[in-house]
Amino acid sequence: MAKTRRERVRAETTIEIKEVALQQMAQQGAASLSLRSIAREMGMSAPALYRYFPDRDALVTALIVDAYNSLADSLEAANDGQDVGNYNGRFRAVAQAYRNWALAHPAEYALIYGTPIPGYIAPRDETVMPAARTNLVIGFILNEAAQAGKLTIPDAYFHASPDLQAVLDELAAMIPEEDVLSAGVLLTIYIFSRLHGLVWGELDEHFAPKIADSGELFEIEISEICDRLKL
Amino acid sequence: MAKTRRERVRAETTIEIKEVALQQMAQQGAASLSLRSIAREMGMSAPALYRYFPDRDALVTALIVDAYNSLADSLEAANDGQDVGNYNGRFRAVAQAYRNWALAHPAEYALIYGTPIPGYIAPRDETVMPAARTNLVIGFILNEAAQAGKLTIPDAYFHASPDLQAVLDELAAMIPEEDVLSAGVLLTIYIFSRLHGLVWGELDEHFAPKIADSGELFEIEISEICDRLKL
DNA sequence: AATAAAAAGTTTACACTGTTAACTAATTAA
DNA sequence: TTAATTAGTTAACAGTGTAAACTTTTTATT
Repeated sequence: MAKTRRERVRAETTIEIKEVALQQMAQQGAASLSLRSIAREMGMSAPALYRYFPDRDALVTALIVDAYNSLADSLEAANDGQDVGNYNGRFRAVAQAYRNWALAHPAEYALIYGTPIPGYIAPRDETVMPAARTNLVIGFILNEAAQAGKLTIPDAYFHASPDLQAVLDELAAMIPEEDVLSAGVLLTIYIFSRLHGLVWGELDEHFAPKIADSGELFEIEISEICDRLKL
Repeated sequence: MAKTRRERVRAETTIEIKEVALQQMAQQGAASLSLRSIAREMGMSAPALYRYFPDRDALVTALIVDAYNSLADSLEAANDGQDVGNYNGRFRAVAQAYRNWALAHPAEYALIYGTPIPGYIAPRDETVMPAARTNLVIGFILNEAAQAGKLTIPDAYFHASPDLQAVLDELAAMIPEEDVLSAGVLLTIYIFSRLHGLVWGELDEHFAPKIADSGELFEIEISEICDRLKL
């Protein structure tokens, strides 16, 4: 049975709230998110928003989930645009897509990886799933390349203690799609953290001015990663 | 001539404001910084704080400058605790000190590298200097090791375009203490960004639960960095 | 020592925030 | 057509940063 008219209009309003929120965040920074301001722009009273989100944090969580999915979509699209066997191409494309998405959606990126909303703490059980999607894109590439002998995992990543090894194995076991090496899990964590450090530094302007503008800073490090992994 | 009584008490009050601010941030998160709350705890009215800081942002900037200096002090102390010629030991010690400081001062770390204060944007001219101190500690180690032939800069870092090369040379020229390789500047940026990505991921809990708790995750990546650099 | 000047601190007020309670208007279901 | 559900309203509370006007305390000068 089709959705009732009421359900439809409710879903539309929910989407509009999020759209206005994103738009305002894009204009005035992620921190400027304000229920009253959203309501004002939508021509309704602020408390009315509480029919759609129990409180501000719930709206933030919804925005974060959307952002994660949007990022994951971008990464997956970049991955799918390359030949499956071209691991180097897939990795480079996904890495670039990661940076591009962050530059195109700085407010959402800050929402995901920063802490721009005072007092907000992300409820892990809601955000883990969509967050994992992004990690998996890179994880699969690296793991598949490793399995195909087209990537060399650095020696240090095989020297985890039994304790850490157990945690890694547990994580690897959670992925049914492939046979995942626990050293590959470690590698994925490190690579992702590395990409994140670069992009965050660029967005938050840790680096000297102009140095990251061109994207060459990012590209060189990607090349170094590929060199190191013989990818 | 000695400072007048008034100047002394003023300096003390200024320090107390910052101390209370840090203490509250440590307890309730960096975002909870509130002038009124600080004033309340100090037993004075909120507008009185404006005699010491022109506005909230100025207080935040002062806290950031202090935090940068505190971090730099820790890194320098770690560096000085090692033999000058022991580049590997110096690098490892400084890297560990970096992580330790971040774990011991999470609110200040978030203040420096995150964006926890709504609407606040750091005035570069005030923060660049103390921020540079931290970068220089690692930069010197890497550069000295490279000059001594005890470190191999990855090939990719020598392939910057003329434009980027110019920016790097400019940066290198700003450091009169040593003969700085432009590829070394690049290396320093990358290494720092990498450390930051790791620590931020640990603090902000990007990784799976428990995975970073022991510090082994960090140590393994430090080892891999040393391996890669033949350090 | 008395007085003028400067600094520090106070209260009051404004505009903003998220959120709750009580109430009304609109839509859907019986 | 009536009853129930949902969506939206206004009013209010507690909190925020900050400006203006005023008072108290400390220092400097006559």
